[in-house]
Amino acid sequence: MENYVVALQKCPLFHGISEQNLSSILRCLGAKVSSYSKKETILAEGTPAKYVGVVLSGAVQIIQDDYFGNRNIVTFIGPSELFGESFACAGVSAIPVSAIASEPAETLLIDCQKITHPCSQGCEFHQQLIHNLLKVMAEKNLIFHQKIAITSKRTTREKLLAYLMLQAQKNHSNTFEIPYSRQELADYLEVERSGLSVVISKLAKEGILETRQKTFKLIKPLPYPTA
Amino acid sequence: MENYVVALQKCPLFHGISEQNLSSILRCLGAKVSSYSKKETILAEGTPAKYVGVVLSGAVQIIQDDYFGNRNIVTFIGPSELFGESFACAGVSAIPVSAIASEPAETLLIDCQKITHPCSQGCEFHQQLIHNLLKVMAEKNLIFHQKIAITSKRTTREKLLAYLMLQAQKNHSNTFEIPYSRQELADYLEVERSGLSVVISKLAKEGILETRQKTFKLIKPLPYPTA
DNA sequence: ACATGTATGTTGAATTTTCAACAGGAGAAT
DNA sequence: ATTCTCCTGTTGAAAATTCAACATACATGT
Repeated sequence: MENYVVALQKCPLFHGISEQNLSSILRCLGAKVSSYSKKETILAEGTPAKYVGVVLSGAVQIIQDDYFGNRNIVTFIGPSELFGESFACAGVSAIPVSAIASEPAETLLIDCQKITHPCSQGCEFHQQLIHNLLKVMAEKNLIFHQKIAITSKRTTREKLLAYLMLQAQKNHSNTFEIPYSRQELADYLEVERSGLSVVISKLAKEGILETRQKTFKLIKPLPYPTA
Repeated sequence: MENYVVALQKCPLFHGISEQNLSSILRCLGAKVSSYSKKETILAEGTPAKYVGVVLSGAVQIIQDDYFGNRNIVTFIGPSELFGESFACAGVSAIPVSAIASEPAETLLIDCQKITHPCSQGCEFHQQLIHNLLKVMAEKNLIFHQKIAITSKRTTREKLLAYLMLQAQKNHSNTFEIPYSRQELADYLEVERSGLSVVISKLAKEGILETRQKTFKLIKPLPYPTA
């Protein structure tokens, strides 16, 4: 178990819980450590959503087979990251995806009810766990919402500007760094990399922005003060 | 307060809580009923995210001003619906949006901490409230995730097929009804209505689907080349 | 039956995006 | 310095989308 402490402490579900309390909490939660070889199924499609999973080592893929039987990778989950929590908390009776080990992996599986229902001993950490779980889901929600707000714009230009304006607001500055390379930015905006490059060049020519690598500067053509 | 019972009972946050318990719970939560005239601000941008709101009557808009000062409507919130819960649960120090009454409205504002932290009297309903809150956010999460999975496809055809295949899976049938008109479907898929019509006609000609109004039937041909 | 309004399908032109291919630059390794 | 690789910008052609406008179908109410 000692090997997992590092991964668990980085896991947002256990944030604020000290190392010495960890093992008693895990016992209280009935958490199970399991090992999987590559391609092995961790949670199978069609089964009830019961478990919240934490990747301890290796990596997990969430996959979904479509109507014609084509297998699609929905997400990669790395060490310390959670999976399955939305299905478990929403209480879906049959999960529409499978979780498989994309490489040899170890996971912690926790019955979600054990988190959301306080234990008989009135364990004081449930409070913290519930708070953490709420926070994780709320943050994901905000991230998703933001992404949808941006990618629902119809043109590359609009998507890019919506994204950049948001970054400028967050940084309280018209000069800021983004965490993406061009290819990653294109992926995030759901457009073609080369098309994105064209648009960036065009905006630069129009004097609307300046950029070098991951640094962007928005030049305001409107008389509004910098936020 | 009696006037609000209907709206509150439809609110997912209070699901499973009987009418006779409602008022004591609201007292325990320190819930405040407020009335707003049209355009009045309910929650102001830049303020700490503290409150979960429930619309009792009227309607609320979530608006966000972009970098250039343009006001964008993010969402409409109708009676019995929640707002602000993601910001409150994520604990953001300054909300990036404002909530305003788009028409005369009444809302219930609850300090989110009061929900997530059990009251001193060990009120038995906190359990239920927390469960409900988790469920609301988890369901939103799944809805967002699904929408992103669909709209991240690059062509209208791929988006439409991704959406329809998912509906077929959900209904365990290749014939099913969708909840959207053509215009609404186009909005959901984030494409042009007329373009969507063209694609639907084309798919019908190719013998891949049949449709009449909101009823669709997927005919299983060779799997179409994906991505 | 008729008029009306709304929803949907169709069309063609303009715009935008994708796609493939290539060119230049920065950095790393040798 | 040289080579190599990765990243980014550019280009032109093909494909897809948007946009405006119109045609048709369907439902509703009179």
